[in-house]
Amino acid sequence: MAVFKMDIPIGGPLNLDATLLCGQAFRWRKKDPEGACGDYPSFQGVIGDFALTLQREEGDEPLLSVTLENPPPDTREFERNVRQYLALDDDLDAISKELTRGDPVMQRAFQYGWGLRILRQEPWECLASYILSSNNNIKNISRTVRYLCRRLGKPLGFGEYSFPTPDEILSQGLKVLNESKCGFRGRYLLDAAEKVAAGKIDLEALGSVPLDEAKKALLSINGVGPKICDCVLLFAYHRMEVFPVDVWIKRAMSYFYFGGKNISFKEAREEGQRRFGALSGYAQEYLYYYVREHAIQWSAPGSC
DNA sequence: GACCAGGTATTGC
DNA sequence: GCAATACATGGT
Repeated sequence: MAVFKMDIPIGGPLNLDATLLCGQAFRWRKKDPEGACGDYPSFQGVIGDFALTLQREEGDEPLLSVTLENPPPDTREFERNVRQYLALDDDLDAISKELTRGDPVMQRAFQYGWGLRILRQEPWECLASYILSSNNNIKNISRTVRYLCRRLGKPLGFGEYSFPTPDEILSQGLKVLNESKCGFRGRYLLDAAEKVAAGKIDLEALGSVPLDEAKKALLSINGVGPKICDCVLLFAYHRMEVFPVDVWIKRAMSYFYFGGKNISFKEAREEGQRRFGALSGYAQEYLYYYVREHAIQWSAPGSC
């Protein structure tokens, strides 16, 4: 099959594996099994209205090789969108320097996950996906998201489908949601779709309002609490000052920064924001990636 | 069969 | 405020 291919200069560290599969987004898949021809692995997913594959390119200059089924109408704009989605404008060297200063835990986390970037995901998809994440696991979340896209979205090529809009979800009500096996979260997703479709929440506007106001709007959705709220603010709106705390981050904060003392979610969040300030988001995600990929004896207090 | 998974709503103090 | 509990579903 003929595909359209283009290269995008990266101009900084980029770890596609960590970035796309660390659990901040739920629709990326590694296409080739490891080690095929010694190439970098390629990842298939969706950015905006385009299904595409991403792959690091061998060579002197760091390049990202992108393929689509058809050329985009505006190549320049498409490239801009990809760079924006992958947050290639984030200065990881500066961020790392700031966060690792005098912090051996961050030093290890950044060494391990180096090149991980926090994406700028489409807000509705991010909100809906994280509503599905509560008391769930990444595999289940991904399966439900894939089902909903296939069932309600529009085909985008490469066998991928657009994420269903609030209206597309409302058109089928709870029926399809139940068939998606999302369990009790179906009615939460419905509430979110209703509020967005009715204009009670303007997801577009949340990108440029004060943080408190954005939080208030997101928290008004049934099924959205402090953790999901922070995840959406971080993974869709790139609000770096938030520090989403899930069970893993709570364990990690307790273990690394409280000598193993049992702490609350609130304490973990406050300590994270106190330590990491305006870069809390990156600290959180590198910490998450690090502890998820390491078998740590949580019961015994320790360093790293 | 109990327990867990990128939590939240509800209830009772 | 904070602790306890139910919640659908799939996997160990």
